[in-house]
Amino acid sequence: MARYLITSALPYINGIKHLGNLAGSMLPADVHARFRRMQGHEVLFICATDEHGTPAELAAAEAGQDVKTYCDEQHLIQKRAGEGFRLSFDWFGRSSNPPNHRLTQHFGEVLEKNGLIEERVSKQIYSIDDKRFLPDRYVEGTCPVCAFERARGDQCDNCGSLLDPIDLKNPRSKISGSTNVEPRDTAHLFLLQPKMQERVRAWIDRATDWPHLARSIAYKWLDEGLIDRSITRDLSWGVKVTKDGKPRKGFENKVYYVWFDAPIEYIGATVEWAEATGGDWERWWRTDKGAEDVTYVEFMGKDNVAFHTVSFPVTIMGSGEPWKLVDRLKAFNWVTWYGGKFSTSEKRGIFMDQALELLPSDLWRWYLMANAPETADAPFTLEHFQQTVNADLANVFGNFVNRITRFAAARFESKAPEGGEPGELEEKLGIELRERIAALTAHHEAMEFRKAAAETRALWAMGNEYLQVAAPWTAIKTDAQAAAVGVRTGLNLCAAFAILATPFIPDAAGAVLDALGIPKGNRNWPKADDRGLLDAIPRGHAFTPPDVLFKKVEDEQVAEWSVRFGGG
RNA sequence: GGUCGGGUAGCUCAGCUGGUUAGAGCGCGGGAUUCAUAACCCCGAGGUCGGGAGUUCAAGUCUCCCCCCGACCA
Repeated sequence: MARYLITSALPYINGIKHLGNLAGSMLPADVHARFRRMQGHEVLFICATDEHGTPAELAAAEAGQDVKTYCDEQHLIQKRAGEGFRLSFDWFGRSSNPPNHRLTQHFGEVLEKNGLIEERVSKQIYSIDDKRFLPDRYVEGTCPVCAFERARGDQCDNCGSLLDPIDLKNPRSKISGSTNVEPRDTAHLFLLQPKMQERVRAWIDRATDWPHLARSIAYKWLDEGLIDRSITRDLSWGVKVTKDGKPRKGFENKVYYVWFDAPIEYIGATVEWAEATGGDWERWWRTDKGAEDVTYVEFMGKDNVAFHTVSFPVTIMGSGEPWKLVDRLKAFNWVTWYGGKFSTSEKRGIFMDQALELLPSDLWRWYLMANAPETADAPFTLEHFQQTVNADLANVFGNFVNRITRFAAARFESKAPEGGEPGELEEKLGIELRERIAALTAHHEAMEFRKAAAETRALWAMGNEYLQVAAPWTAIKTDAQAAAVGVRTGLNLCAAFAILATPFIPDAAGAVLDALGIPKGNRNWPKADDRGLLDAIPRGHAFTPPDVLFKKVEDEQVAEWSVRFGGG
């Protein structure tokens, strides 16, 4: 028994996420959380919506809503989509909720006390008509280098020069188009990251079991040298900046930068969980209060690695307080849509809510994990999806369950047969089963999702091979005892397969186990050396053959979706 | 431009510290079977392991150069 704190990168609030976002953090985190729970470990699985920042404000404006209402609505939409995909969060919080505000303000203040924060004044473009300072990307103007007329505040798309918005000629607001803008002084808090550089490096030196991708990205940043980073913005939607618990002078119209408060919401969401359930959040996050034996596992896309390996640790370590730091980190590449980008505006790709309208979540879960973008970007195509789920789920697993339960129902009165003793064939099967469970368990523990899925599939194929040789439908004509052994073994395989597949396809696995009448308490992850797996169901135990588990995805559906979602 | 990761059968990918005839799934061809969702099972075809040079008794596996792809950073 161990304790696992598992977090998934926080999905941003501006609209429902696509399948690629799902595959890169929330889904693998769920698979791992389910696996660890089934092993009997204590798991706390946390996620939340990341709600602050300019994109949220702009998306709200576009939707004609105030930002609070917009976020309320979008949070619910994302929460429901997560439920639809059976993401088993212990808590799905909101970075806009009070606990995150309190914690973010706490970190801001304690970092300043530790000499890691400095207030500086700089010039920034203020839009008089928009009544706000403009973030770099929302200023447009003429490039001082090449005279390109539509250069962005941070970079010129024409000549590639890196720019400061102040230097643009004829600056204008990208929000309203207004040219009624001017440079104004504004104060911001800067996090003095270089002061933490060596401590962070030493910590990463010790993180030898992180994947290469994560460590190399972290070292890249450290090698280039950390810079002082502004952690406040001139916005109204976000965490207010405080000093000694009161609004900080001169910062009344500013908030913490979204990237500063977002990771803190991992802790904030745990506090939300504790407040809602009576749980003890410090036991998971404070090493002085019980968290020293917690293994903290983070899941994220590769774009998030630097923030999780460097920026957030600077915040945590800089506080000088005994907070839990990440122990294991799993980073993913992207799922692409036919090799290109998913795009809302161009209607390319399938988004979470749409996917659930089309097919049961298990099909998406299976495909996305069996083809997880672990070593490189992985293309999603409807054709490959169809092929994979039809072959793996319908033909190999679904058909296995169907053929053995139907036969047992017809010839053995829907009961696990009595009589007969296992022979050499069952002995061999048992050995292979235990070997494969050991391999599957190791893959799950290593968070190697493609390999875990491949091994799961190999187990199912093994079941079909067994039935082919045992052939109870032939044996029953001459040797009722032998047929009984074959059927009984087949039914036990069904149960074992369903249990082992639960992290990937919880609904279908649950349906099989329910149909077989396997008690909830007997659905734990098996030990690889368990010799009782092939005879676990009590003889004479009655069951109901389940309905066909997976309907096949038809060519016509693929054709239709291809048009609708921009495939091919 | 820099860094990292890739380039292995038609497709998607495994191949740890170099060592017998390079693997899996899908797809394809053939066979067998009928318990089952025309599913399952068996057999087979198919690869000069991006290109070139080098190290070695031996390289997909190490070194160097080059060419593509992707990501991140600039």
